[in-house]
Amino acid sequence: MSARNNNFFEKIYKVVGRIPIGKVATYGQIAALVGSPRAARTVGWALHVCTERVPWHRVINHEGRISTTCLDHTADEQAFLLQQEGVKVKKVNQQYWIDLKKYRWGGK
DNA sequence: CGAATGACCAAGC
DNA sequence: GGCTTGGCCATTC
Repeated sequence: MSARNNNFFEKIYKVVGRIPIGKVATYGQIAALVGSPRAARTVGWALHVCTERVPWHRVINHEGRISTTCLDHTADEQAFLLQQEGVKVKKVNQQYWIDLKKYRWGGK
């Protein structure tokens, strides 16, 4: 639990929380916003601890694909949540894809 | 403290 | 144009 109290994770959660509804962001983007553009993996780790108060479902990889390995949530759930927010998610080959060109968060 | 791990990314083949 | 390799950063053992 010590990890979640660190400033890094807090910043990550803060940035993730700033993602507007109907938009998505990539891990690398979040990493850049917290000050470490190469720490995308760390961002993934931060979200892996699965905090309920963070809209982790708006964060996807740079391909626009859902790679969620959350313990209590599945990609199905994430896709459903995104579609509820107006993000179109298309399922291909049992994988969920999002149009980054349309829904990628500008970071503002 | 050194080595391994991970919801990643970019470059190379 | 899809698969493989390496690098990056922070956490964990």
